[in-house]
Amino acid sequence: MGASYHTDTFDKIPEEKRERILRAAAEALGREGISGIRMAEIAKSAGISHGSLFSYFPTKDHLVRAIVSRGADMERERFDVPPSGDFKSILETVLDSAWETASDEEGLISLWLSLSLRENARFADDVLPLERDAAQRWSKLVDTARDEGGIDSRLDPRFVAFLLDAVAAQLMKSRASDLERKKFDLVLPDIKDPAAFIARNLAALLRRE
Amino acid sequence: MGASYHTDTFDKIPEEKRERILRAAAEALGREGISGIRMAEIAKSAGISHGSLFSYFPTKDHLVRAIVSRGADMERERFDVPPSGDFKSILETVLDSAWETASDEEGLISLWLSLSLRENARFADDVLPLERDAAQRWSKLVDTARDEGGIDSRLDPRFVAFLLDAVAAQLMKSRASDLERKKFDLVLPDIKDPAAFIARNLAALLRRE
Amino acid sequence: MGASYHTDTFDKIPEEKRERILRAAAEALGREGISGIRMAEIAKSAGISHGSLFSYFPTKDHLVRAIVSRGADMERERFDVPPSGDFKSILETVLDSAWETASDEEGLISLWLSLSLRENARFADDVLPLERDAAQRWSKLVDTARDEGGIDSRLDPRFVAFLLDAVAAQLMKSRASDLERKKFDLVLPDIKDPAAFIARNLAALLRRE
Amino acid sequence: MGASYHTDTFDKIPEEKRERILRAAAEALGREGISGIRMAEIAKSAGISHGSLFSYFPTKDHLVRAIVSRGADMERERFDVPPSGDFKSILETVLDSAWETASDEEGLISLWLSLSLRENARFADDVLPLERDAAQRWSKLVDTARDEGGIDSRLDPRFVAFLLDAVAAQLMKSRASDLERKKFDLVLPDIKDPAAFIARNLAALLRRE
DNA sequence: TATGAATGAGATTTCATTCAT
DNA sequence: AATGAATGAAATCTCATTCAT
Repeated sequence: MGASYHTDTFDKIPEEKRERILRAAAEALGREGISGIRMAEIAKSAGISHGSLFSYFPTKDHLVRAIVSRGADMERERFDVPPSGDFKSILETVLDSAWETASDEEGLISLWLSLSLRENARFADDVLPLERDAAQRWSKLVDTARDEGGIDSRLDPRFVAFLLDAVAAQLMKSRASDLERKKFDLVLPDIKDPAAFIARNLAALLRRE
Repeated sequence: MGASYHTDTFDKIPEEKRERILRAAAEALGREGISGIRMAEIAKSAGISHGSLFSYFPTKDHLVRAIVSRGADMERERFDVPPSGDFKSILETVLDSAWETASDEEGLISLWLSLSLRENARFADDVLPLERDAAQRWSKLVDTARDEGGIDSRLDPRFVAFLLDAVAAQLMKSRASDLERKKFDLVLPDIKDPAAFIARNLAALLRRE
Repeated sequence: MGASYHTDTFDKIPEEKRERILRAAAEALGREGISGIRMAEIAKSAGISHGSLFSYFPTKDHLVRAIVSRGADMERERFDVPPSGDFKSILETVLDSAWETASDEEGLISLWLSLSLRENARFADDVLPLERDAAQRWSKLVDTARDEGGIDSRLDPRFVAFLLDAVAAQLMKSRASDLERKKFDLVLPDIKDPAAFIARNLAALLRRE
Repeated sequence: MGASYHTDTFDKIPEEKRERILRAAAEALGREGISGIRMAEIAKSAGISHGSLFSYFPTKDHLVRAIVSRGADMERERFDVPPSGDFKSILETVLDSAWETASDEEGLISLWLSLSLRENARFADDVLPLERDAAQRWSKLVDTARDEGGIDSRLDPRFVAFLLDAVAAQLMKSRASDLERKKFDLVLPDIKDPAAFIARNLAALLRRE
């Protein structure tokens, strides 16, 4: 689904090599930023020649779109299996997963955050569908939890969805860079398992008394 | 307080011109990003020669730091007067102010967001003090509200501070770019005054029953 | 031996091209001086794009050092074979060789002279070893000639070495520029073979009676 | 005598200020070189404004010529009084004076050396008359000394003049930069008074037996 | 006349993209 | 298909010279 940003040549090389290139490119993009990274550096860290990279992706913009789309696809897969259980445990699972992913792939988070900048507006189309899915997921989660009593039914479901989204975003953002990690520690110092801490408190807050 | 990133020459030119340059630079930085912006473009949009721009700021890095520091100073001023009233009205004031500022200055928000990226780690020192202030402000607000009954005293104050910070960040972020505006509309469609809506619901949620 | 001032890429291009570039750079440096030469001009006279020149030498400073070092290496080779014969013929050979080299490569002489200027102190390390060798060569030559009767043994050998060095330097310098050529003609007008003339007179002067 | 390279304005300012500017300019030129020095830096070290410097000298080239001409004039004055006495003491006086001058004004020496470079050929006209005088002085000195027995009459006077010039040049050059000082110490280590040492040995060498 | 801010041509350097091998 | 050297447009930065005050 979605446009293809690579050449036929890229389709013909071994799966393993393809993966390696995409992974290296994503890491490099996360580390140096979209306009900060140089094609030569991506090629080098992927272990291929400068020329080959251009034979796989016609321009730098194509490569960026390919990485962004792939990130979106991976994210989509991650949420393919809807979580089950009561609201509190679902929240724990979701926030923990977000926290773990962000911790493992700070580069990807940094890249994903950079898509919200005005300067990168031209890549927005490649993530908007994903955001639509995410919004629907929050919405569905809230509806279900309201039915099952995990969320006080007097609360506006749109507000709750916004809250959950904001919390998840803040949690992930706090793994993106040194600055964000320091900021996080200013607000929540000495918390061993932040995702669980937030999930627990949030579930308690939202449950009707 | 804080290092100065401009030359003596810059101090000597008319206040009006100085403002114009800083404003143009901030706008351009917000629009094109730290590594995407070109000095020539800033000079042009400020109506000066690019030779002059370099006579004010020794390097592009100096200019970026000057803008970032200035943004931090402006932010600090904005919060210099502590809000008064009950928790709900304070929250309304704070979120509304955040919303208005972000709407007026989406470029600054975009720039401020970009400081959280790994690639811009070297500018972190210029905003960390500001973040420290912000964390303290949230903390103080929560403490006061707990004392006065605006916040249920059984809630962990660190969690509440985190929640307020996340909500404010999300609200501001939603003004930074087209993408974020669209995302926001997916979660909170047809809300006329989002800041007030969030403030109202949040205050109700956090108040003891 | 000595640091390398060029990139790997430069090692990989054809020998012939490498030589052409170094020669063009040396010629241009000699002609326009270290701070007067422009990289674009060197590239042009070497018949390459100036992008390529920077892919061979990271900065202008690197290129200058490469040329200076190379000049030193060439000089070292030139004196690798110790001259033989009696003092007078050795002196004739040495001064003639100096004269010929200087006449062929006035640019190199001009460059070499410029290394003695205060402004170019930072390149001194690249030629000092060569000067050390030269001093030792004079010293050895004097010692041998004293033993063999070519130099009056009552003369202070350090003084003789200084004299030989001064004469050789003056001879070479007189080929560096129009000014020096004119100065030389003022002192030694109508001498057909200056190197031989100086060598002959100097040998006669230094020989014991 | 010689063209004037400054404006009328420069003639009207106080003698003391004029001197200060010329001195500072000479020092700066010697330190950083003709194409390396910046007009702004000269103005600053002379304690005048950037604009004033240009109101005194129409272009940088004019300023350089003014300094070079002035250096030549000063040199001419220095030799206005012909030295008297026997050859050995004259030689001592001359070389000692050269050594002292060079030690006091290494900047001037460096500047004077730089005029021998091809890149500075356009300034040659301003020093050639001086060189002519110098050549004549050596010539006259040799003639007199031959008559009075200070120099062996069998020696070619042109060769002797060349020798004296080379020795004086080498002596002065050895004060121009760190590199030259190091080179000098390699050839003549541990000599307390080099000028006297050279003069004494040279006089002995040239005197008839 | 003195000042120093302003200018812009020109220098160094970077890097996406091309292309010969 | 793969390589990496070559290219040149464009960016950062410098500085002699001008000119308004």
